[in-house]
Amino acid sequence: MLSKKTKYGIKALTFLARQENQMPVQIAEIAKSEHISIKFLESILLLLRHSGFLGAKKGKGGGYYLIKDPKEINMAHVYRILEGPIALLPCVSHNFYEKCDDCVDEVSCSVHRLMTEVRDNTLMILENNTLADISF
Amino acid sequence: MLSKKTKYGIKALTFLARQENQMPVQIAEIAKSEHISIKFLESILLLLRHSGFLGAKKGKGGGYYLIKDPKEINMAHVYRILEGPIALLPCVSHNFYEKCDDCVDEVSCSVHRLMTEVRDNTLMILENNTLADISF
DNA sequence: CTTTAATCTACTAGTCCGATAGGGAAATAG
DNA sequence: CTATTTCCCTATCGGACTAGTAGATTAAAG
Repeated sequence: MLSKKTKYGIKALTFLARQENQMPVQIAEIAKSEHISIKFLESILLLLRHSGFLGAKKGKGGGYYLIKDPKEINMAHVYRILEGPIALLPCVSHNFYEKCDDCVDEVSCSVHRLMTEVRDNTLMILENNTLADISF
Repeated sequence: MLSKKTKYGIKALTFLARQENQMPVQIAEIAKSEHISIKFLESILLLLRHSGFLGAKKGKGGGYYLIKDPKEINMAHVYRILEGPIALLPCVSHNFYEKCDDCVDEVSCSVHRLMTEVRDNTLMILENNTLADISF
């Protein structure tokens, strides 16, 4: 299951992608429009800024804005930042790999093989969708 | 991420599917072979029995055994019993549907659309794989 | 009637999620 | 220079869930 952090993060990104001009948007405006707790959203936007998706401007007229072109942001990247591994098992993950305690041999593990198939498909979908694709 | 419950449950099912005869297998034997805590596995097998996948026999020579033909058990069904919803969001789930608090309109929700695509693909994979398919 | 093995209930330590609180720092307006 | 605005950052918290443990009970076999 997707955490609310991820869900809210993606919604905020699409909200910013739909802005017609590149003017900064305040946290409060996004929060109100998307029905998200301001403080919670704040921490999410901060993370997205630290990850290089967003820029921020302080003071009056300040707020957050997209740094990159929505067409250049693929959702697999966003997903990994917000949610973590795309794979359903650590032993299947590329970016967050961890060996199973209970598995002697991954190749012969039935769960591993099945979850690899799921992962490959999910990854393909997320990589083939950019922020621009899902925003409109 | 898949819970250990689901992972262990699937491993136990494949272990039983690989048995040559239909003799009951003790919890301890499965636990040892798959490196799972006996007591934890116990609760999982009980759930699988209550869900109609397994039968159990008490006393000497007792244990768990598959009730249905592994070819008749599709992994989507198993997944839903052990893990719950296949969808990554409640608002995308067929069997565990819940409305989002923050979403006014699901059709226009970008996250909803993306996660529906992921769900459809994952579901297809799980439904097309039977226990027999993944056991050998 | 003793042994074996599943059944069932209850409990617990630890972790994570979603959210909140509150002061600090920087930018801007006047 | 001062006040206001807005982001920045840390700390905290209740509740839910996960993984696992303990122990007493019930059923079957020999």
